[in-house]
Amino acid sequence: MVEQRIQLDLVFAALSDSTRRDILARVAKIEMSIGEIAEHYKMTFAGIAKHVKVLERAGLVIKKRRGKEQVVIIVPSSLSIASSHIEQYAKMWSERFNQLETLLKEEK
Amino acid sequence: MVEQRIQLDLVFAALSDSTRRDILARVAKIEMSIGEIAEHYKMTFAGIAKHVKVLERAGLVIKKRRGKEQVVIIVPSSLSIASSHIEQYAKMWSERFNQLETLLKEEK
DNA sequence: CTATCATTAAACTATATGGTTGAACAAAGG
DNA sequence: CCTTTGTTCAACCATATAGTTTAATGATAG
Repeated sequence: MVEQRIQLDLVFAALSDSTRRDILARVAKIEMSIGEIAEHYKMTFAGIAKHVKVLERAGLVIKKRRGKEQVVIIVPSSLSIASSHIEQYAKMWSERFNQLETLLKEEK
Repeated sequence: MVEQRIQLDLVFAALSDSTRRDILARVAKIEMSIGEIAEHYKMTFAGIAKHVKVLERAGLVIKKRRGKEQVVIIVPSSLSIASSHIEQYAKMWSERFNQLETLLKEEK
């Protein structure tokens, strides 16, 4: 329970950086080694490796050794937790939506 | 375009703290003043006010003055941006899902 | 075994964040 | 106007983060 809240912290924090979201989008399409990922950015290899580590700690990707390379692979489950969490807000706010509209009109 | 990416950074960063997610869940149900919100936490009033400001900067809530209180109200649109963004990953990974399953089995 | 390629780890700097306290500002009520 | 209540702002501290460079480890090819 508490663990899952921490996990969610890590997932959202990982997604809060556009470089990491970009990396995630890449490996969602094609699995890539860290070196291959790094080629697409101005940042140093070590910098990219750190970003990948953040994604890994959040459980968004895993690494699998293939020869001497380390291949980065996306993990669906953790992202779906984040997604469903956001949907919970969606439910709650939809109940309040009309109320909100009125208030925003008042503003003008 | 670039602005939206920055906005998304702010939205995910705002959601990466469990206190802020908790506040968001509260105001999604019932609009509350900052003081009312603060009553539910051990943190100081100013601490909560800062968290609310983070949510506000991300566009997740707005404040509306009601008498001498400042009422915090959730804003649907920004959250839906985040949600749809996550769904984009969902689409991409679903294409790769079978491929992934195989790899995870190999692991064992 | 050695040389090489891919990755990880460590040490460091700069900046951002979460939290505090205390002072200043704003609106309402006497 | 003065006081009270609710909020904001500024200064400060501790810790976390993003990035760098350099050294160390792992795996493969010869």
